[in-house]
Amino acid sequence: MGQRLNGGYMPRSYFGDVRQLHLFSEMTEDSYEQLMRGSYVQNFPPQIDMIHEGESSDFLHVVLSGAVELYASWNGRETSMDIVRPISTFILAATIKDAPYLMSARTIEKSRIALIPSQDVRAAFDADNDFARAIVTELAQCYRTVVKTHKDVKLRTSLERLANYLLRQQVRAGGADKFDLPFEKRVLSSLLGMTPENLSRAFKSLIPYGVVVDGRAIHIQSPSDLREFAKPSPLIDDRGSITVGGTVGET
Amino acid sequence: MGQRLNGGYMPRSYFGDVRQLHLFSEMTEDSYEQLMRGSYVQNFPPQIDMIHEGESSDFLHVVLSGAVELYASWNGRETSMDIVRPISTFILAATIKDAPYLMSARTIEKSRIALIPSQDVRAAFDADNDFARAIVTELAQCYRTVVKTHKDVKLRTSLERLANYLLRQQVRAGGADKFDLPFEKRVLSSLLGMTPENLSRAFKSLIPYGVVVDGRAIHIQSPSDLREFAKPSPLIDDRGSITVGGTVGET
DNA sequence: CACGCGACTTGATATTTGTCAACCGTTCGA
DNA sequence: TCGAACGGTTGACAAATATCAAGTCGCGTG
Repeated sequence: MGQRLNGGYMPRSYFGDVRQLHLFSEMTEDSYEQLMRGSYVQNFPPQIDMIHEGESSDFLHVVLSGAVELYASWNGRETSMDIVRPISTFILAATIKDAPYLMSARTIEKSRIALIPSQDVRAAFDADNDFARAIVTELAQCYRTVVKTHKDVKLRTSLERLANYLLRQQVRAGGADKFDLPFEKRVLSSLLGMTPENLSRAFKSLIPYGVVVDGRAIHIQSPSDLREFAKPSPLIDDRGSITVGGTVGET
Repeated sequence: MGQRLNGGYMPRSYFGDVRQLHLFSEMTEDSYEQLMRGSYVQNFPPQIDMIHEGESSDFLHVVLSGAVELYASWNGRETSMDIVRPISTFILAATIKDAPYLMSARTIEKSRIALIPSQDVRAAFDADNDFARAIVTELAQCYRTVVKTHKDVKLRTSLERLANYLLRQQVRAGGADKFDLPFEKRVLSSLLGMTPENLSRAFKSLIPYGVVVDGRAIHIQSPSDLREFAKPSPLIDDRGSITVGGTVGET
């Protein structure tokens, strides 16, 4: 699935957004300059494989626009691990540890990605104390998100995971009772750890709780009924919602 | 399950082992002294609840001896998330972020635990650059371990998880073809995301691959057969093996 | 416009996993 | 020493989930 793509160097001005990330905002101007010197921005069409698990981590990636699917494979099977949306980094841990990627990454939409050489990140980590501290915050955040995801999978049935996912999306949509799924249902099914067929049936099972689905359009007719069934917990479902400029909310 | 326990202050000399952890070995003598000033060591009998998910993180915990089970609950269900063995910290991410615990912790054996006030850890994090960097390494390690665990659950059946678990334990046992399970089977079943009944049957299903079980004693008669079935992958199964003094091996 | 492709759905069926109840064997304490 | 408690096992059954095959629908292209 997906193919590789080369080329696409962009002017330096495109890095503007990167500086707004908490990870980089605390850096000295010096080390930020140093870090961006070897970096570049690439535009990717949808469905392009950018990195593959097992490879060594040459670049820290920053999603500037679009969306990237992190996925993993084993023995001919494949599962979606996370969807990364702007503005966020991915594979930070592999970069810092200079260890192989544990996940593969592909675009699921047309995306603009900043690529920062891993060795430069590690150099900045050694040289800039504030940058090192920012990385701690970022990693702790990532760690807690994975733990929550893992709890989700181990403690809930697929139907419960879907119900809680919809409630989380509703929060993201500002509490509106109507919103669109942010990607294809087959991606969602893999993210939730189920088959597309199972997801399709799960949506039907949520009709009694006031969930109406039309294509990607979701209508939560009775949030209270859905919440009563889903029993969302802040210790599983409060995922850091991202706004430009940093992370918002407890995580 | 388990009860709370108070008291049990110990003399300072008991902290010796803590200094050997990579997390603390790089600290300045000053900040280490500062950090240990408010810390103490407690002895816990088995099956004692030490922390509960949702509580605020008052202490960073270090397992000096024994074993601690990290587990999570939701809606009346419970699952084992990880077993922490000496010498390792747990709930570092919650401590750093000053956020609620995502997991509960109980001893599964008689254990000696060092308790370091979270606010002191955060103060040391602010004051000591090398300590901040050590935390990065530790968190990146933890993050990658959870990702591997998550891949294990999403990509494998329970039988495959058991087979690979046994192979990992064999490595821990120095490659010996006979070793003991490090804890009760019901804990193992929860850790692997299955019921005790299912685990019992899974062991039987591995007989054709040369796995002989007698109580906690495991005999891998034909490692090659088991490996052929389990198909272990470094990107899932290479978990950092801990030795006194630091982490060993790629993770 | 018709065609084909891809995403999604639906039905039938199989596999995996969980639940419930009964039972075995060991341990530990009255 | 007896027996209750507990961990583990087993069997019968139920629920959750996956698989396979055949659709439907919408959309973009030749």
